[in-house]
Amino acid sequence: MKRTTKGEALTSLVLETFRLNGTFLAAGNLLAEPFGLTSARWQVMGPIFEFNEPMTVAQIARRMGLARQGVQRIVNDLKKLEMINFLSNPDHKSAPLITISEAGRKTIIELNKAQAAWVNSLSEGLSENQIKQALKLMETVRKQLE
Amino acid sequence: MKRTTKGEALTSLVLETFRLNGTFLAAGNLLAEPFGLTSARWQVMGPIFEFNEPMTVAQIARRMGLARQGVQRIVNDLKKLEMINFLSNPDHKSAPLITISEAGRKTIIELNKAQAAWVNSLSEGLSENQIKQALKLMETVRKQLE
DNA sequence: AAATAATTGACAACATGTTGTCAATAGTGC
DNA sequence: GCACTATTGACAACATGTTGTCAATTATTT
Repeated sequence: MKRTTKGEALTSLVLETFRLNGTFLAAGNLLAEPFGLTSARWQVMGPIFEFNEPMTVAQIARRMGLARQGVQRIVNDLKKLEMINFLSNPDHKSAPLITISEAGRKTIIELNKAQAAWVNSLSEGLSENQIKQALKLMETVRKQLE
Repeated sequence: MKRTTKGEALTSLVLETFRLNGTFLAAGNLLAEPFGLTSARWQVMGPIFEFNEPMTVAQIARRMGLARQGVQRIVNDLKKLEMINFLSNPDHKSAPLITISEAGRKTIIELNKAQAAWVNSLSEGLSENQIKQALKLMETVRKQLE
């Protein structure tokens, strides 16, 4: 079985996705480092910050499309860093509800500002349409695989 | 600092890259599993297979944009699996030259066939131009960050 | 209500990457 | 040739993800 022209192009896109993932992770770590965070911790704090209802670890993991166990470890780290609070869950004795702490909220707001400056500058030479088209293609491909 | 419209779109693309990376890794593991390989091992075998000259671990790592040490571990695994051979390096006593083994060559050829079938099918609903435009944007963004 | 199934957090093992450090080796400049 | 520098592989520690397993808890079925 030989690759079609489209197959060749999509193969390049797969490899480029791996590289870009690494590059974005590194950039995220640089952005988050002054706040004592990492890309992974930042990403876990995202849903906790944005979704106003308190949520369990399992809910966060489902929302992020990651395994429950990996998110649990990050959440435990964030608890130690006092970025989040555990509330007792009336619906589930052993599954605490998680909310962002005041310190966590402030941190995320500051990080969002730094990320906005970063991403605005990064987007300067690009056209909005190009970005949106690329995003759309990536989403289409991903959904096809899920 | 607020995000521009382009900044918003590019932020979505960053998050989508993380998701797509996970999806592609999972797909690669599925493809490679029948051959006793993983996405990572497959990716390391790529340069060894394609680049005809024997190369050292450090060379492979540079070519892949990864840390020397991570590649070293995978290479050691591949040696145990007899997918690659170590040749003594006349230019560097303790840095063996690596070549693909016969078994490794056969495995990669079979994997390439399986990947071609996979990627051809995945690309069916997409336009060549769309894929190439997306790829181009991703490369532009990555190079800006390096 | 009792049995069964599903969810959840905790823990372990592992895969894949990172950085830091070290000794061996190779290359460079004087 | 000798001192300094850079590269390389090996090893350790760690970050981030995975899967598997377990007991506790919750939901469902009968």
